[in-house]
Amino acid sequence: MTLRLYDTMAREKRVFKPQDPSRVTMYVCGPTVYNYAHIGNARPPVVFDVLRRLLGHIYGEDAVIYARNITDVEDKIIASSLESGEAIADITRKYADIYNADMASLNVRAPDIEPWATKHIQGMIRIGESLKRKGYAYVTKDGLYFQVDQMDDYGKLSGRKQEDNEAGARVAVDEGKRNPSDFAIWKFAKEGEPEEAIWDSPWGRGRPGWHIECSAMIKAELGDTIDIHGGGIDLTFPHHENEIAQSECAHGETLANYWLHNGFLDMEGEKMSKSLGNVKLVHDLAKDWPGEVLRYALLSGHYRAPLDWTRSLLEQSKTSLDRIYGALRRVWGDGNVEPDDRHGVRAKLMDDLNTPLALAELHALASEANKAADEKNERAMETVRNMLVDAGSALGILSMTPAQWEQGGDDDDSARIDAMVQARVEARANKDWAEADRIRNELAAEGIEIMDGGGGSTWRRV
RNA sequence: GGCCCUGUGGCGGAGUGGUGACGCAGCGGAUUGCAAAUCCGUGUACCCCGGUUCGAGUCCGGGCGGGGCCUCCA
Repeated sequence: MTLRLYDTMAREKRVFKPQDPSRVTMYVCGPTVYNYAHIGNARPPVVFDVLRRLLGHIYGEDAVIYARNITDVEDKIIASSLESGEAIADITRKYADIYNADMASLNVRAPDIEPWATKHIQGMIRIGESLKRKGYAYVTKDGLYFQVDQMDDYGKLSGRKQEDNEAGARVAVDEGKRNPSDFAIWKFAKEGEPEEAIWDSPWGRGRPGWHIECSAMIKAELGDTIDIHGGGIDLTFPHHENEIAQSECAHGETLANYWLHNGFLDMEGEKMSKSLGNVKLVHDLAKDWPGEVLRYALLSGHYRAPLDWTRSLLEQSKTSLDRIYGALRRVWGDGNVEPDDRHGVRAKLMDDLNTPLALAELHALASEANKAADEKNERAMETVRNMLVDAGSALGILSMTPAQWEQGGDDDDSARIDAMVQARVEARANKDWAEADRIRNELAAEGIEIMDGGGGSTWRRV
């Protein structure tokens, strides 16, 4: 079974071959930490978390090194600090913590390495010096710039030629640049900017440009050439194009062998934007929906396709998970799970992370589980339970026990409900249907659904 | 203006050229004290027009519709 990934550079699916199977490297562009993450921001971490899990399964957990950075120096962070008076380090620490907590609520495992941009300033300066020495960079009154026409294959990732960019694009206002497409490697500090965001460099005091941080962190943490580089589709140009330009011109090596990009989220059919007021924060969504519902919704479409984020999508995702957890409950037994990978979920993921097909496989397992339970086939129940849990872990769902999923919440309240359900079981045994129905109705009124089965009754919050 | 992606049943969403996944919703049946849950069954879906082919949702061309990027937005 081979892993195939769609490579943006090649514009086709390619069989994945790491440079070194004992050290598989992946880098994904992480957040700029100055506010809460919205659900669109969560798509890359979730998608690449699935890939990280898959790579770990194929090559061994310890053989994969996944880095996701924190951008903690940037214009908007500086603006936020100047406005609130809060120290930059405090702002970035706070929002990085919130980001990681939000991602954890979506069952996103922490990356193996989380480099912070400001810890890599010297590495950025070294790349800048190298580029300047080799004639790829020049100094203006505003900073150090990369000269794109010095690089023969600039634009190879996004497939755009320089002429194309200039045709109808907004014109860059910086007259100091030799070409409008030239971009900043280092920006000189301006009057009034906080000392916290200023470093010395051979060219003058200032701070790094956006693209250089990833070049430096990849070099320092993972090496000259990494296996996989990922991020949102919007980063293809200019961000990743410029990373390639800097890294490859400075080091003379290919930056990444596979480029993966996820598609955007729409909100109820519209573009998500502040002006439309339809930005949904993970932090807020998590108050109304279990994290696994949000994750299921994100994985319900293929990662490269646009995904329309709607209320209906969330409701359907919730119902689907209810069905799967319900099946898991019926085969749960004593809950001693021995992960069993004899299922089809990973095979579907091997084809460019086809999560919709993988979820279809999961539903097939749920059907098997229900059938095994109907037939009271103990061996089949045990096997399918082990497969369900393993399949879920491949996708980062089914991380709870069925009881936690269906009855999670206030323990005292659960005890009260258990008692009522037990009372109803006794009423039914006495054929006191009026009392049995009364209890069921009372529980239904507070959102508790009772499920009667051969072996007794159970309940869940709906 | 340039580059790129996309258009499948009521909804979401797969699909290697050959009797159209899967889930949600609906309908029928089984089961149930009645329900729920579950199981079984069930759907005149592939934007339009040409072309290639024995055969196209699947390839090619042209339309129409939607979306993204074109300097710091996942």
